[in-house]
Amino acid sequence: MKSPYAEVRNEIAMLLERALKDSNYTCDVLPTIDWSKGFGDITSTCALKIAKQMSLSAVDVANSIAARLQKGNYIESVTTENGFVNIKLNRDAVAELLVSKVLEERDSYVRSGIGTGKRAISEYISANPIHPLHVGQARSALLGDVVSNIYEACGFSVERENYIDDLGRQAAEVVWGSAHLDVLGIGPQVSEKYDHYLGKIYVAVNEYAKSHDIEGEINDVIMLMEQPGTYESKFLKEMVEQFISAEYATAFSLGVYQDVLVWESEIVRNKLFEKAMELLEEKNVAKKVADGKYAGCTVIDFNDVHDLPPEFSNLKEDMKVLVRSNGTPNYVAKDIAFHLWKFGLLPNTFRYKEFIHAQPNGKPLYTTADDGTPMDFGNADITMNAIDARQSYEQSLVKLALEALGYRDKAMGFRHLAYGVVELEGSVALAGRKGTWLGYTVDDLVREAREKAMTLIGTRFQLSDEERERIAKDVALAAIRFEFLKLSQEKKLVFSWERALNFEGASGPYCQYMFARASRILESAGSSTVTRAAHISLSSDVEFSLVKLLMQAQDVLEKACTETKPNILIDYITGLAAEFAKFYEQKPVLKAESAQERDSRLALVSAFKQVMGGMLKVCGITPIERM
RNA sequence: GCUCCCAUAGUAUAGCUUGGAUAGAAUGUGGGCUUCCGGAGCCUGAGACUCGGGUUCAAAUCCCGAUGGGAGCGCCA
Repeated sequence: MKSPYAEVRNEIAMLLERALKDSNYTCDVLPTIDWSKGFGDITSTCALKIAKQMSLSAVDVANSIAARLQKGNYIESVTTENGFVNIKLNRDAVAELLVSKVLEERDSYVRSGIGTGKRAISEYISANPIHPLHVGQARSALLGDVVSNIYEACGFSVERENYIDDLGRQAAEVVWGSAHLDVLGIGPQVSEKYDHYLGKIYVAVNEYAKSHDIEGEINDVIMLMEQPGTYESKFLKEMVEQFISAEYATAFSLGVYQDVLVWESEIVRNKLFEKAMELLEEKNVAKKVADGKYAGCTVIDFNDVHDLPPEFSNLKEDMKVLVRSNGTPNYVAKDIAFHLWKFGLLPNTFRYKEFIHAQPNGKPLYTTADDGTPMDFGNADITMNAIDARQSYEQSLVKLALEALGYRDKAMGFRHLAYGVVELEGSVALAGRKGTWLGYTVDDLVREAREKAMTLIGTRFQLSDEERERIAKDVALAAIRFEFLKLSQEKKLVFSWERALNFEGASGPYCQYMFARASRILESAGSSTVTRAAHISLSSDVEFSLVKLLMQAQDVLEKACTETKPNILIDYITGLAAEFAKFYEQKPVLKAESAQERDSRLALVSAFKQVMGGMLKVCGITPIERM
């Protein structure tokens, strides 16, 4: 399961260590080894480190090492330059190593075992059930989805969760609005999607509230919808269920699938919050305040927490309320309870049933439900929340609670995948209330992308309408996913139609295109896969550059996993596609001069197809044979 | 007031954790490639590390200090 690059690197490290030993030098060589930009293939800076440590001349040390370095399986020659030890690889040997590994491991080549035996829960989307998903929420959906894919490819067992906030004030506003459609001037739902219809109501209620005082009425609705058996609670449940169905139609169009919906109302029904508070008070993390500003509330007092992280020092308040003086928990309290459950620190008393029998990926989507049956969810080693960076404070409070309770490991496994806000051009925030999302929903985005893809496919091939549409769907999605994921997640994303619908240059369709080209070359060669290449012979730099990239697939995947950064994969497939483009432009495969060159190149094309296909799938992009 | 995030070609970005040689793609722009496995492509030119100190043989990267932009610090969710 070791990548070819790791194998070559380890061998070089071993040989270097042996050479150092002969000269009585010591140095941790592995970190000094890296690809070289222009001096040979691989370089080591160990001589520079040793020279510094022992106050010697780096040039002398490097020369001494180079002179003693044995060749092993993969080294062709060694030179030195200003204290750098530069190694030229034996290209044919390295290429053979790569090709044999890829062809042997096939689909498991783009995999890793670093997470084997560990359980991770990822939470993403978690949108209020009040308006359709917009391009800002798409960032959570795609980030969460791809990080989950990456974890899965690295051997973790991953549970994908969507938190349904059905008891919030926003939901109440829509419930109120639904009962006052005439006042708002809204007709019954006709042909539009249900989430869009609710969104219209939500915006109208907020507009109406500017000139009318409906505060009291909304509060009444909140109260009523939390009481079982009321009209409001029944209406709410039906409304949210319908909303979720509409929301998932959208999620599926983004290629996003999940495993379980956790309803806030079920968290309340299962008294998770009460159990969490018991635990917090028992361990003296939370306490009830008798007097002062927070009289009657249960709070976390930051003064009581040992090793308080800096973000909690010098706040305006030195306490954080968990339970209001009227006895009701706030958002943070519920989130702490939810995460204690995720980590298996509270009993899994939820019952579950199928919400969607089969998502497009073939798997069911479950939901918490009082009339369901117990199932094995939760109990994670790692939790990952793809949530907006603006919620960093609340997220760090959850982590703080875990730490204060003494669950150090769990606190370490708590990860907030904070992403920067998505804005519209002109610094316009995507505000649910104000309806700035109108025209910027995921449904709009997907529709536009598909139309553009359809136009581009045109009449290029003899395709049935059905095939054409399927390809347009896949290409459109590739463009969208690529553009949302290529930006480092902590940065603010300014949404632009031009960028979101980019099909050229560094783009999803570009990567798909290179995959398609490779497929056609193999197809023309008579078989779609090359099973074995006895001896690889490479004549050029472009070929070896491609080999070097292909060697690193697993290392790249692992890096993307440990850093939870999908843009690392996007960068990689972009470079890989470009390198492959150069390769096939410069080196004829089918019309290669010799049979051996032809076979070697075919093997390389096959390896590329395997790696690119695997990487695209992890990114949630469909590799397509022709486009 | 305090905390966090961001700053790299015209635009939009990768690299920063772990310092290393010529800062890498894209887009736009100048020039070129279409009898050749698919031009959603390829080749080629010009173009960037916010500023000031410091550490180092070596700084986009580490440290200190400015500056500019964003977010957060609620008995809201």
